[in-house]
Amino acid sequence: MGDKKSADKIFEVEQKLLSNYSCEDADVTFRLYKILENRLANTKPEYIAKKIEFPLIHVLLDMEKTGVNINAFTLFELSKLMENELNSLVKKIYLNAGEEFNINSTQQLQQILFNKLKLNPIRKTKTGFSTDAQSLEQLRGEHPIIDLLSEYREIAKLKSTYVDALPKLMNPTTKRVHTTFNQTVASTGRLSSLNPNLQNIPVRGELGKEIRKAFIPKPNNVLICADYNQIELRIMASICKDPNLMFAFNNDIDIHTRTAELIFNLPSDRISPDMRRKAKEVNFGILYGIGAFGLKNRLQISQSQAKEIIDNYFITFPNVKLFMENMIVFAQQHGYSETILGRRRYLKNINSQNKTLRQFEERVAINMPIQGTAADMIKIAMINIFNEFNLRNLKSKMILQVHDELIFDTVKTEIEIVKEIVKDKMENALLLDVPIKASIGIGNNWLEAH
DNA sequence: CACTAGTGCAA
DNA sequence: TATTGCACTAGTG
Repeated sequence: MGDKKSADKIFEVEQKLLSNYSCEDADVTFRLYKILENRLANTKPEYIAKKIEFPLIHVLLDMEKTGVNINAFTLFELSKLMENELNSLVKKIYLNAGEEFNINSTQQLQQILFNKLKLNPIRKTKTGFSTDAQSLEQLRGEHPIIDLLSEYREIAKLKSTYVDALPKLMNPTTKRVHTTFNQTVASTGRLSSLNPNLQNIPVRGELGKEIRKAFIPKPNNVLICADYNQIELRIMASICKDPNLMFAFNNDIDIHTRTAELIFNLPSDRISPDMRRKAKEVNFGILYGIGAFGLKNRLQISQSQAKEIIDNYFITFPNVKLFMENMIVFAQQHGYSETILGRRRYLKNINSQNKTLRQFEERVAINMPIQGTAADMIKIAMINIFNEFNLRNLKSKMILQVHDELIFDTVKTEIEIVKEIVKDKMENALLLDVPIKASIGIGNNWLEAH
């Protein structure tokens, strides 16, 4: 268990009781296994279990035991800078509000913004008016307090969640941070990470970058970071075999620029950065089953313009449209959605009369084969990399997985061989109908390596 | 202390 | 009304 409290509490139970409970737990599990193993025999889920999930346990154990080195000193210095900045912002915010209040309280903040300062609410939440970053962005220029709040939020978030929290989670013995990877919570087959979550370390913004810099290798080592390029779009291309998508990946063309060319019907030299950005949002949105309403909000355009973009997308990539429809029909008929390897996610509301529930699971039915196949693929790569490292007696260590990215604490003499093994195992974990590409970075901290 | 709500970080 | 997660603070019971 990753939860220290629940792990400790169990020893408060009387020993005889605990013993009986533990034996019963093992006994019932084993009896269930005897029944279920026959039902699982020669199925794809059995393959997932035996060839992926069970071998992966050893890999994850090794990663958790190894842990990650962080520079607590730089985080401590950063914390002091942030503290000063926050103090100064708090004073200015109180001055602009005309009173002192708890800035971290959304209730009190709503009172200040929408009652006292008479700003126009952007949108509602269950309990009142939203004060989130998007709403504040809309209110920019309406009052000087808005920019101060946005800056306060950013710094307060990063300070409490990362800068102050991470050093406290260093193991006193190893002086490293040991996350727990949860293998069984994400319904798509992804891993999750907790105590601390090392899969959501900031990377954007100046402060975010400073935090990434605090993740460092062992003394005299380097960090190597390997990430899949456009893995989910490649998987979708391979599943639906759309000619335009396949062509782009087979010829190593920038997919977002190519998408912009096709949906805006312009040559590549007339694609502006803003058009590429829009196409990128469309590409990601498609993977999640976005609609015109969602795209309108993301791109800050009219809904009719959003609809036109989406319509153009499906004219350009007709097999993507078919793929989406096919995934929904499969889920309706089988009651689950599955990855290329047959990892299942059951969808009990796929035929529901409730439109909201049904449409949600229709999007899930589209996303699961993509996100889940990417998860299967990187897990296979991890197992193969782990085995190859052991075979060659390498001292370098795989230390983190962030969904499409692997990080290695690497002995300098092993840099070339690690690069070679990692790239090969990642790119060849699953053979698809489009090439799979992984790019490798190296550095003295996570920011540099990424 | 357990729980929800709002918010925001990552892929 | 775009997917998957985890964690922080405030506030309630």
